[in-house]
Amino acid sequence: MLISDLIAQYIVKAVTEENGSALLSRSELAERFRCVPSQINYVLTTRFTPEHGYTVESRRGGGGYIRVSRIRMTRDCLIMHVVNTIGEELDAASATAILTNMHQAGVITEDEYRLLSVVLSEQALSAADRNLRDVLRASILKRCLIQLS
Amino acid sequence: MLISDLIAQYIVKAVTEENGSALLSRSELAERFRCVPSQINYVLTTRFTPEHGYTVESRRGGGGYIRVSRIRMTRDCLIMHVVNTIGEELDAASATAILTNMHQAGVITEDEYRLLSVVLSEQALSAADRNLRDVLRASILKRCLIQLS
DNA sequence: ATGATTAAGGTCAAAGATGGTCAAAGTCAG
DNA sequence: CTGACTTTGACCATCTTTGACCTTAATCAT
Repeated sequence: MLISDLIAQYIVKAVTEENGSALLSRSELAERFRCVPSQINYVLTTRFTPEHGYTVESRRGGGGYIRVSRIRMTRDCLIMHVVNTIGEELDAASATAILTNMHQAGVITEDEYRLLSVVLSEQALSAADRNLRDVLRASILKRCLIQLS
Repeated sequence: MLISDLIAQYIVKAVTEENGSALLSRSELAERFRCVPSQINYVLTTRFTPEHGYTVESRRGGGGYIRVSRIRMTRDCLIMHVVNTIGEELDAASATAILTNMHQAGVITEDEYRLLSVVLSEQALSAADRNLRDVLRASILKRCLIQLS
């Protein structure tokens, strides 16, 4: 298990236990996991993005803090939010994050999740060039989501 | 026995023992079989495709891994998966692999298997140019599968 | 008040750890 | 011999970990 995953796991647990929003200290986390403080930033920027369903706020200086919150919205609101978030291009990793998040939020069913995962996979779109794939992914997913809402 | 076959055999065994999904390390496999790492990729791309009934996910970087999973789905889901996997062209070997897999999975009957094998064979399509044959094979099989589901 | 000090958190690039790609060379059946 | 499949290796891409250096906020001494 990677240290980043352990840290992420800890944060998820904290957010869950704190009812959707945890107040954390970067230096304390770093000490607890015996890593450099910047690793906490790494974990936050790679695993707690809006695409993953989280927001992060922080303040520096004395009494500084990091607050990680889970985004929660109604189905249609989340769908439209996601649609608006998707730009003209969407890479495979982002698509996976979005689908996972929507599935966990109960916005799409298991079947919809699996089917869309396939449709948006690199393999399914491999007939197109890399750049075109991202464009296709964006338009396909947007259309599907609008259809769903 | 080819090295690639030994590796494939090892992976199949691992997937089976791990209940349908094995977590592997490319470098470790390469070391175990005393081959270059890229040979592992060769084995995966030639013997663990969706057509063969497997999916492969991987991640690079520290803590990277390769996960090989056997696809197990309901009839319709498997059919749609196959349909989505088929591109604009489909060569005879792939078609055979698909048909064999679907037959073994009980998705198509013995009769359907035999009939489709004939229809999609090089011979049956020999009236068309080589390239066109692959395109035909893809469109024919896709339409048949959609019909079936 | 205000400048210095202290206490957070942020950025970024380098180093490390894996896996991926592609084309050349080798092998083997027909 | 030829075409298809296999084996290799050089070079590439991506993810993680670490550390030097930067920014911001609160507090303290004068």
